[in-house]
Amino acid sequence: MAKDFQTREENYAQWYNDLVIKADLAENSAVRGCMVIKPYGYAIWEKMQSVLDKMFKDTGHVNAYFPLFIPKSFFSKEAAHVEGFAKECAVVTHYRLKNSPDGKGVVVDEDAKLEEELIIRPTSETIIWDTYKNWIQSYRDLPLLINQWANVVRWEMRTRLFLRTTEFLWQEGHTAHSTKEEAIEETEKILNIYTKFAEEWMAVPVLQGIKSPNERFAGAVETYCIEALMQDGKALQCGTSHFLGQNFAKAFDVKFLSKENKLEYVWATSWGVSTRLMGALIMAHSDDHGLVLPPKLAPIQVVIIPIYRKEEQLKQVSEVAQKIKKSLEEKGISVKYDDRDTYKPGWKFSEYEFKGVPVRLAIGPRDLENNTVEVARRDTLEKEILQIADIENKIEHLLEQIQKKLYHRALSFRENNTYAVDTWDEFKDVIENKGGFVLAHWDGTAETEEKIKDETKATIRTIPLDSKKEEGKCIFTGNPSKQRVVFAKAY
RNA sequence: CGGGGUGUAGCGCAGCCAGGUUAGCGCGCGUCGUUCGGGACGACGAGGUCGGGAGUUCGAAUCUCCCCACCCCGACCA
Repeated sequence: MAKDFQTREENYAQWYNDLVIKADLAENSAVRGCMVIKPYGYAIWEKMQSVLDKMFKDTGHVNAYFPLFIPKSFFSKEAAHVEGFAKECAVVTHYRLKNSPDGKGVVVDEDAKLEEELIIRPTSETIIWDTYKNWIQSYRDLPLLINQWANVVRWEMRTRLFLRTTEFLWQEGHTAHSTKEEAIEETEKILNIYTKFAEEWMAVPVLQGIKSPNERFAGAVETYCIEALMQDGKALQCGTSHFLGQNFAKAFDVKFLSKENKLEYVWATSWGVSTRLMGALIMAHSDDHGLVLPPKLAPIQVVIIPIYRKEEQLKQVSEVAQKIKKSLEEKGISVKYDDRDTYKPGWKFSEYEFKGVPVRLAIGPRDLENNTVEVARRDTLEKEILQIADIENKIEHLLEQIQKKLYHRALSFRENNTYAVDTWDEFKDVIENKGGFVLAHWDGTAETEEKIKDETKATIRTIPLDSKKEEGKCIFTGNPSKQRVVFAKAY
């Protein structure tokens, strides 16, 4: 194996790219920075979507859809927001093409210039708050709990499949509340949903915390985040939930009459996770043999491969395989029976291995004689022969085990790669030579964070919510600090 | 936008410096046969505006000039 894979050790970045391509998740498109998400990759995203969508709906949110285009003037209404996004906006300036005068193709028709340019949304706060203005008059209209599934465009200079693409898919929630407390509660509620999803479905342990001012969302009062550690020791931001205060309400003049008959600005939140989660999923669990998927998000949880020589044998094997498939499906397990005769068993073993299918069953003539089946699990690459009787319960249990195993493996990796350091030399050494999360004291100033970044490339990934208060001295300036924050190099 | 590099079959590459018949190799693809419990093997076969344009030359993938595209490194970022 691994004959056409770079290993993680050899070249982590290359390993990741090879994996995405070889596992048939996505590929680069003809458009620079934009990817084609292939059916197998999209199936994983669809699973993520359906789980998250249910979680949002269970907590009272509803879906809606807002336009792809945003008038340029909307953008300039919230100062910090424009500032943050201006440098990466795609702009529509014309609405028509015409035949080129030289007869070669088409050119932009200069006569079809838009009065006001349209921005392709990098995020939808502005168009949404401009709309909410008309929807909200009274405290009776609140809270407004809306989510949208959409594509957005951010003109990044360097892109990587799933981790950073010019266009990406995501969900963005935008809520409006009558009190500050309720909005903060919403922000935290969503953070907990994201955490639960990451840990219980993706099997990726995450740190919950808030962002330093430098890393805060443009236009937010506070940005909460979940942060995961990848196998190369770099951090990946997996989701953000923003408390927007009254910034957008003021910018778009969204007021409501309270019970006390007073006119007040609305309190807001916004929150999102994107196809970047695919990157986290891939990098958290996969190995040098290919993708490893947690059963709860695997499009195919169990694959059955027949071993046979003659047609007659295939017929007998198929009968047993179909029976097993059916009994597994009755348990809600997704099963693929791959009886294509255009590929050999060995080839199929490899294919499903690098596609990360959690469990593989092989059934051949020997099994027919003994009423057995060969069971191979992807996470540990272990194989065993099991009796067919009661196979559906055994497999169901095995899938649960794999899900847990992946989470705990990722968790212990994170624990083994988290370091508390108290001196600047130690800090530089760990960041440079080991990677991982580094817990260190920081004096709380943006200047210090900036200087640390310039010298080491490490940034504050998060200020953990659950960390103990602890007096200490900033590793860089020696100024007093009240708690440790999490530093790392990040994606 | 700076610095480096690459464009030759679906993919990965050789050929270019020292110009010369029908432009090669590996993988993949097609047909047939033998195979089938960890990426099978053999035989035959299909597949090319050599990134584009102009020039030098009897002759250009190869030399010259211009253009284009893409990749890597840096500044920006979910």
